[in-house]
Amino acid sequence: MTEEKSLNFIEEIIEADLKSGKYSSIVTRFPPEPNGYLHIGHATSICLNFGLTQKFGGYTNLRFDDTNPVTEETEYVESIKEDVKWLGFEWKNELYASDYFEQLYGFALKLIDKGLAYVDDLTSEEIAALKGSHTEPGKDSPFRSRSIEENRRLFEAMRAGQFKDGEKVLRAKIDMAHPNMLMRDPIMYRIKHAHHHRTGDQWCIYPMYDFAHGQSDSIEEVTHSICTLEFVPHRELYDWFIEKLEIFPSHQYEFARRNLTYTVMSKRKLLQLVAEKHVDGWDDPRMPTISGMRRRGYTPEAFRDFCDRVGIAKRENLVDVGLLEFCVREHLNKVALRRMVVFDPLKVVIRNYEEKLGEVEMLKGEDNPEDPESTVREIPFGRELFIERDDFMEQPPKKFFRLYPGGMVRLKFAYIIRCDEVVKDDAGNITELRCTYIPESKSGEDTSGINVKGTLHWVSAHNNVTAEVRLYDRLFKVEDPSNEEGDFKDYINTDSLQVVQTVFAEPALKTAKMNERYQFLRKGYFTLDTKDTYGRLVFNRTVTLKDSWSKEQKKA
RNA sequence: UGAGCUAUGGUGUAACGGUAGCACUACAGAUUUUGGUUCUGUCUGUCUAGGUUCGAAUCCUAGUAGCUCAACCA
Repeated sequence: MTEEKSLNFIEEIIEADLKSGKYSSIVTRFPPEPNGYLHIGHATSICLNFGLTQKFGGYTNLRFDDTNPVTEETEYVESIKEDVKWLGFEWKNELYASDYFEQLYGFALKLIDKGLAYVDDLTSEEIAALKGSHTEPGKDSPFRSRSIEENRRLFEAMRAGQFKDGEKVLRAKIDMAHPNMLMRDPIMYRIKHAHHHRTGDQWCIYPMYDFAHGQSDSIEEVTHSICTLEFVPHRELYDWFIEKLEIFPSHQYEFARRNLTYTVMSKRKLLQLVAEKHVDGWDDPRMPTISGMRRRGYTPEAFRDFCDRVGIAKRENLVDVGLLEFCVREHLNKVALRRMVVFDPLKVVIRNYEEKLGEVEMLKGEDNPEDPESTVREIPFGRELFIERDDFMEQPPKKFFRLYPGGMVRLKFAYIIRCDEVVKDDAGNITELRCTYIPESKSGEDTSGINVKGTLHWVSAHNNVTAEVRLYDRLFKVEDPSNEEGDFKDYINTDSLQVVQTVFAEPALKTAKMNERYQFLRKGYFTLDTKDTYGRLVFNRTVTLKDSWSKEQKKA
């Protein structure tokens, strides 16, 4: 028996529509405006729209809502396509609202002919003044009663470029006293003598969102048009245009956008972070953009799992970023290659270990203990090693499982060692540990009978490679920066990036690849940075490992 | 002080008039050559007040709280 997973409210609507025979299969679309980079909020929408047609049958289009030439660019189109593909989805058709400009123009003429649209000469300010308010009805424009013939002639003249920007607009003739402000004769077309990224200089009038989006859905015969909650009031207008135009009845459904703790999600705020150089660009690994998180090492599988677990609904929400981190750890744990890297080296000399001239003992370490068919790599051992400085304490607290004077630990994949002597410089800093190893304790063939509590990662002091490592923390110091007093930027975490210039890694990392994920043992998950790093090895930390020891310490 | 939307543990989401469940987090324990993983267990919830009903998270009424709406943006 398979467990029936309960459906979310949109899936329930679709299931009912399919069952009743309203539709035999469904069509959805992901409709970004190409004026910025996609972030994790968009990822939710992508997973939803594409996930729905995967689940119920049908297809999903990628449609760029490019009706405002002054903010939109081809560069964004490319990055959006890359991000959607990277998330693992395939669109049926790549479409543009600008493909429909001629049809949309025809729709406008149709409404004019029906006496449902008029050309208005008022300025932007005058229109706003006559619009009324939440508590007061609006007033009719003096141009509202122009004849159909005049409206037609004027609108054609608008298209022909006979007017300057802002001189005239086309408005729907609905009701200036409507309780829904969007129904108070909304603007359908405005004049913009601007170059469009696809249609060039072909047009100087451009449709507004409300006169483009629903109609585009309808042209594509989108059955379920899914958007976020702030568009709820637009639905009434969406339906009005479709009804008056007598075109395919697409339906709009709204869900609550996703918010994440310790970050911001609005395009405006993200743009500010980039423009004011609080981060290094849209793809800075601290950004909640898909490109940023990709660079940080997040995987498409983790994103999709996250969207699945969060689900969708209509109430306000603030999802704990810890859930995202859980998802990426869960995936990375299964696929990441284990490697040993020492960040802050402390030298260990094994006094009873004899090195033979020209010979290095190679130890075997499995690449991934989660994989029963794990491959194995070789790790050079030696008389002189590095361990992590904080894996040693002269005066260990209770429950400290690591190395201390007289104590024993296992070196992962290698031998058990005992610390005999601590060497210090004149200033009292520890410079070296002198140890002995237990030859019979070799990993995999241990006959020593000794049990130790701690296992440390290490690298050979002579056979290693160096690398740079970038450690990221949350971008903001508070859970919901947008909801705090004052400017959200006051809450930026200035310690969100820590660069460790030189770390010591086992030689296997010399051939690290872009598409591979690594777990640096006891340190976290890392991936190679995708930027040109001039021949250096630079790793980004995707996420730390869960750390119950530091938690234990905080309690003490 | 108009209209619309929403209200279930710390977080997110189920329960479709009939035992408030799942996941994350937190906590406790077991296993462990990663203080990771895995496994087991525990804590915490129906916004308020009325009503309908044998029975209400669910239906009704009235409150309360939060969000959205007056761009020639999308």
